[in-house]
Formats: sequence, C-alpha cells, structure tokens
Amino acid sequence: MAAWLIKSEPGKYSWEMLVHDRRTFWDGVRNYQARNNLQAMKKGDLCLFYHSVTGKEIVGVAKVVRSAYQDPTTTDDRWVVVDVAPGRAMKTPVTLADLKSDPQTCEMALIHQSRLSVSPVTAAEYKAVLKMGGVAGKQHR
DNA sequence: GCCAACGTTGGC
DNA sequence: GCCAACGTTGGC
Repeated sequence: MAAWLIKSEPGKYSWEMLVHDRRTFWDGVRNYQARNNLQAMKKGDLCLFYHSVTGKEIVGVAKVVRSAYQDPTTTDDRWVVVDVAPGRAMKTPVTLADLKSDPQTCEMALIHQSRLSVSPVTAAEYKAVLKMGGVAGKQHR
C-alpha cells in the first residue's frame, strides 16, 4: 500500500467538505507530474490531506476508493481523477512549519516542490506525520 | 498583496 | 528545439 499527499485550498475544497460529502472525485489536476502520481494510486492507498494557502497544514488522511479514470469535468483525455473518501482526521493538524522542523519530514516533496499538488510520501514520512498529528497507531476503516 | 518558483505556450 | 513571455501557485 502506498501513501500520497494531496493538497487543496480549503476555500476551494476543504477536508470538512470531504467529510461532509463522504466521497468525492479528485479533479482539477492539470499538471503532468501530479497526473502521473494520480494514475499510480491504487484503491486502498492513503493520502495525507493538506490545506494550502489557508492553514498550511495536514488535517487528515483520505483513502483512495477508486483508482484513476477519465476526468469527468473535461473531454481532454490527458487528465484523470481518483475517488477519495475521508479517513482519520488529525488530532492535531501538522503544519508546514512542523514538517520543515522535523528531520523525518523536512525532505518531503511538499516542501521541496511546493507547487506539486499530488506527491508521493514514503512509509517513514507517513508514519512520522501521523505521529505528529497525534494519531499514531490508529487503524483506518 | 507581493513576489519567487515553476510550468506552459508560442514565436522564431 | 530553444527561449522569452506569460499565467498560476503558494509561502510569506
């Protein structure tokens, strides 16, 4: 099982909206590198959910419930979406400053490539983020 | 609100 | 195929 990080401006689509919706398709990715990451996602993969611009923190973990398929919002077949559902919310949101200051997470793609909206996360990074968020050891349903 | 970083576009 | 111009993103 792989881990990823997806980000969104909360003003456009927030964690709270995902919790309310129960499930959504992750659209709007118009960057090849991010698209490639989306296509590599498999059902059951976990995605750290990051709020960019407002908040700048990881607020929860989303779960991939459907792997990549044609983006329904465009007829351009270069772009795909995945379906995600909310998993655990962070007990304590993990801020960008937190990630930068921890040696286990300061090399994350999020920090190195701030504009990449979908990026891979290593198992060690994922574990470290959950620990910082106060949800270490919790099982996802 | 500003600006740096980055990706994309289009002229040559 | 190169590179300048432009638009967008996101941290500050």
